[in-house]
Amino acid sequence: MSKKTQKRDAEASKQLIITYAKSLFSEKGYAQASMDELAQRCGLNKAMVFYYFKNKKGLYEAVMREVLIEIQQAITEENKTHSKPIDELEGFIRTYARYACEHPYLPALLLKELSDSGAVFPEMLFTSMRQLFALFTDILKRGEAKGCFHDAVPMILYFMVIGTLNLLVTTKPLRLKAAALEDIDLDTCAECDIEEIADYIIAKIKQMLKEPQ
Amino acid sequence: MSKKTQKRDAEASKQLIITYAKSLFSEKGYAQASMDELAQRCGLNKAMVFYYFKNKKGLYEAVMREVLIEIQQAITEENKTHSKPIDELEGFIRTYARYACEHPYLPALLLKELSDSGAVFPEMLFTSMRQLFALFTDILKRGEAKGCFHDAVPMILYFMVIGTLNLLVTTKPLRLKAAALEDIDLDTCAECDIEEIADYIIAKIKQMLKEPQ
DNA sequence: CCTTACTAATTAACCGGTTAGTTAATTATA
DNA sequence: TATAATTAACTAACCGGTTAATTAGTAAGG
Repeated sequence: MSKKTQKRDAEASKQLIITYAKSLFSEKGYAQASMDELAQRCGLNKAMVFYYFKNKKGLYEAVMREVLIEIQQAITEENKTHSKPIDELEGFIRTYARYACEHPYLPALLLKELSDSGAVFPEMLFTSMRQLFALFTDILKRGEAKGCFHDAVPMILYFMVIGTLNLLVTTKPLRLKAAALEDIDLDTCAECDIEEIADYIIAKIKQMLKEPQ
Repeated sequence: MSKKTQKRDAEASKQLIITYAKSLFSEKGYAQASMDELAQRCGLNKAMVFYYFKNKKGLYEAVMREVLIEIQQAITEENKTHSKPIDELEGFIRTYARYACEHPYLPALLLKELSDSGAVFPEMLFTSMRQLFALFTDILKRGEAKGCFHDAVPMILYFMVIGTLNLLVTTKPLRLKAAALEDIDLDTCAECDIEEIADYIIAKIKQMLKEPQ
């Protein structure tokens, strides 16, 4: 009997719950995500959620772990393919941009968490974000030591990069709506794709790191 | 009988509710803000909230209106004191930074709303944000016309400014915590004051708008 | 190959607590 | 006294979480 025709598959059910929880939490946020609705979306009984994840917080933890490990691995792996700080910086930004665009629950979850100062589940998010920030800082510091970067304040630059990208991803529907209005002529980058955006941010961050005249 | 000794004052009660609602919504977010708790903080009966604002959404609308009108007026007024685009840009950023720092409920509410794509109360937030963005765009366009700015993409720059400032304000407690850890040596700008941060962002935005070599 | 016994996965029904919102009565003020 | 402000008590719905019972898969024993 192959696994596919099994009516009961713990691992599959567990993954199903995480998959739907990922989108539910990113749509509604922690508090507004209902376990009843989640079970309905999964086509499973609500008790299964608590059977596998103990409680709502436990599920949220599992979701965040998966999301953050994914992005962290993607960036760390990509980083190994470069040797010059300037290429590393470009790779960092581009990888984050692509990942955030392909997995839009990441920016949504991150912004919600950060606007709460990590009210729901701080420790792991905190550690993971801190490691990403440590890598970013390291790239800038090495660049400064080699003389190719100047006047870098890693914390502010880090937020410039991920803050901008997160907002551009989450506000896409809003920006499309704004572009459709015709009372004021505004360019909301509604049609820009993520590569163009990443290119612009990379160019501007590089320009910011040039020697000030 | 002076108004101060009155036991009943509709306007005062209404304003009291908005004041406490402002901090409650920014602390807990829309869903987790309880009307019972709000009434308790105000020292009023819960029914008063519904008497004056009809329902929770109505109260939230009133709160957002006040918050957004405040920041919009602050920036618009300040803007009138300048004539050169470069000073206007600097004024815009500095005014937003100061206001966000003095009224930290603004960044918290804004980030929550934007990460939801305006799920709770879109229209007014949308209009207000759009007007601020229109002013920002206008400053950049006039600067480009005069030849003092180059290669500006207003939407991305706008998010760079307000995204970075919002994150720096809301993550202050998180950054203090991170700075206290000693396993990795990281500068999280935990002790930076808002003026230093604004100075840095202004300098870097100006550098980004210089002619690319 | 079939039965039995055990375990893991799944379900329906339920629980206490909390929530937004209502209502009818009461109090203060003009 | 008329009206606006205020209150206590209430409701209906929903929430996270539990429980006891049931079902499906699995491995051993005859």
